[in-house]
Parts: sequence; structure tokens; C-alpha cells
Amino acid sequence: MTLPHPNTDQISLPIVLGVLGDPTRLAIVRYLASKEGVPLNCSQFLDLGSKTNLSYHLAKLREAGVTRAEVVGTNRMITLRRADLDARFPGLLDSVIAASADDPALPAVGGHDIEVTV
Amino acid sequence: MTLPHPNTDQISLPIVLGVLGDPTRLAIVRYLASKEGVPLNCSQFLDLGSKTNLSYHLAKLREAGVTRAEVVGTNRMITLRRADLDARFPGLLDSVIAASADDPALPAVGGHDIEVTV
DNA sequence: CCAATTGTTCAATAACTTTTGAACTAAGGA
DNA sequence: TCCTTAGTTCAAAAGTTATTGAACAATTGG
Repeated sequence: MTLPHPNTDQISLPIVLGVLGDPTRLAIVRYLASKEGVPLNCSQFLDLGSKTNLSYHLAKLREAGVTRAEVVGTNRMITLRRADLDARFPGLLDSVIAASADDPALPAVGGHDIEVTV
Repeated sequence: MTLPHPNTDQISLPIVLGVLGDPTRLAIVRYLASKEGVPLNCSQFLDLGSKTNLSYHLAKLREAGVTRAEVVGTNRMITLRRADLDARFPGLLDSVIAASADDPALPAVGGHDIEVTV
């Protein structure tokens, strides 16, 4: 049960840019970058949309070659394809992540305002 | 008769990425970068689409803050907003342009096969 | 003034994207 | 085995984007 991913040399610049041109997906990438090395399952992103909608966006990211999804039991472990993207488009991911880091308009994962009831 | 442009601080990362995620627009940016300093009018890009279609794509680029259009007589002189983009998203434009430079799938301006009739 | 050049706007259409809920599959634990 | 958890798939609806042609506006040169 492996999911389809493009090879590194099949990753297309306009497709990657188009896929990153969506606030939800940019927020996913931003969060993956902040947790690099830690594989995350889909439910980590539920702040960003419904389960169905995330399934759609995560599939887009995977099909574009931005993320990798590994099936582990009932989970899909999602990671950034950083090495592949760096090889194909040097500097691109870094500049996108750096720019997204200080974009207040982007939705955020784990950005709950914790209700402190005294 | 000046056309509307966003201020530098109004340029949005997802909008810029989305706008660049189109092969025609990426080809326009790639060509502008290759002729940096030289202001080009719209008809330079007619290889990439019809006059109407280019008007549409060039408006998208301008409204996203990627290009600047200056009215000079009946012409619109188009330039890349490199300094503004570099200030807002350091490294992004460079990596996009570098990556687009070796993308054989992108359409090209001035890519006519010249008919040499002997 | 007249005609040519440069580019925009408009309306129509086609094509794609996003979002939703309901139904589904597959694995794991009690 | 039965239930739960994790995620996908499907079809429908809504929204957005790209492309076209015809008509329009503005400037320049003869």
C-alpha cells in the first residue's frame, strides 16, 4: 500500500508554485518545516480544515512532489521532500518558508487561543 | 493615467506564488528577468498568447505586485518589481528565475525557429 | 482630420478548483 | 468479533480562472 509520488526530476516548477499558492497548503508546508524530521499524521492539521478537505490538500501537495506520505498502519506519515526540492529548485523552499514565517494572514496549526479561566 | 499597483508591504506571498504558478506568467517573468533594466511593452510577449489573453495575464502580475506597468504614450512599459520583491521575500524571485531558466516545458518568448530559405 | 498602433473592457464560455457530507476501506485494540 | 480510529472516495455545489472575439479608448504620425 504505497501512495503515488512523482520522481524528483518529474517535479514541475509551475505546479509546485501553484500548489503553494493556497493559504491552507502554505500553512501545511510551514508547519511541516517547523517540525522537520518529525513525521506527522493528517490529523495534526485539522485546525486548517475538515478531514475531507485536508485529504484533498494533502493529496495535492503529494502529487506535486512537495510532501511524501508513508502508510504506517491506518496513518499516513507526512514529511516535506526538502532534499528533493532543494536539489530541483535550490533556495526556493527556504525562501518560501522564511517568507511564510512572518505572514500574519496565513492560517496556523496549533494556534488555539487557550482559554485561561481564573 | 497611472495603473493601480499594490504597495510593497501589501504584496502577499500566496498571491505571488499563485500568480507564478501559471506557465504563461512564469514565462513572462523569466523573460523580464532576462531583459532586466530594459522596459518592454506588451507586444513583446505576443509569442505567449493573444493580445487579450496577455492583457489578462499582465494585469494579474501587476495586481499581485510582481510587475510594474508605466503608461508611456499608447504603450505600457513593463518591468519586474525586483527590489520590492527582494525586500519582501528575500531570495524568492532569484530561486524562481533560476529554476525557470532550465525548465524545458515553459513557453518562451522569441523562440521562433527562423526559417532559413537558401 | 484620418488612419494606424497599442492596449483595455466586456460578455460568454469552458475548464478547473475548492468545499461539503455521506459512504466507504483498512488496520488495531478490547 | 465488534468497535474505534484514520483516512479516502464520490458526487454535488459553489466559486474561480483562463481564453476568446468583438467593441472600445487613447495616442501618435501623416
